[in-house]
Amino acid sequence: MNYWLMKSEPSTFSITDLEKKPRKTECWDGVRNYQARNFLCQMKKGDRAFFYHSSCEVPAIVGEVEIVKEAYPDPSQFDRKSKYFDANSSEEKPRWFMVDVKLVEIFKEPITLSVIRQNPKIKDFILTKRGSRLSVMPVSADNWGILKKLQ
DNA sequence: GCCAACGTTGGC
DNA sequence: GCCAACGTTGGC
Repeated sequence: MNYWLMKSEPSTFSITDLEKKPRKTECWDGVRNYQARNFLCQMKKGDRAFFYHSSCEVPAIVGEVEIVKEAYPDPSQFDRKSKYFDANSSEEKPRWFMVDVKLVEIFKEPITLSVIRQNPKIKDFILTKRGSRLSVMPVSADNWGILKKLQ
């Protein structure tokens, strides 16, 4: 099993929004960065991911989700009215993909970015790399275990 | 709201 | 293929 971290702005889509969805499941659309897309496409059913709230008062890992459907074309890229529309993509050769995620749990205590930064055991974490803005990233099994214990 | 850092675009 | 200009991300 592989581990991941996925960022979302809570004002756009928060973990409580996910909790309110039928079967607590929703598609993770809108990824428009090639590196993040490549990670999305590597995800396997059953993989776990941290749900991270970005661009908010307290940036933090707020819970855990499970990948329940592997990468398939993100329909918003074909929708002229969507802000995620991409004129350079086509149904024959889609450029952007998404997965479905299901809520596993909302953490009682979010793991804040500042706590993550201060933990010397966390090594080689893309999230805390200077200047990193990736919205989908892998998490090593070591880092996953350390972070889970902080929750 | 500011701004550093990054990714993308497009002229040459 | 280089690189300046621009747009976006995201912490603070």
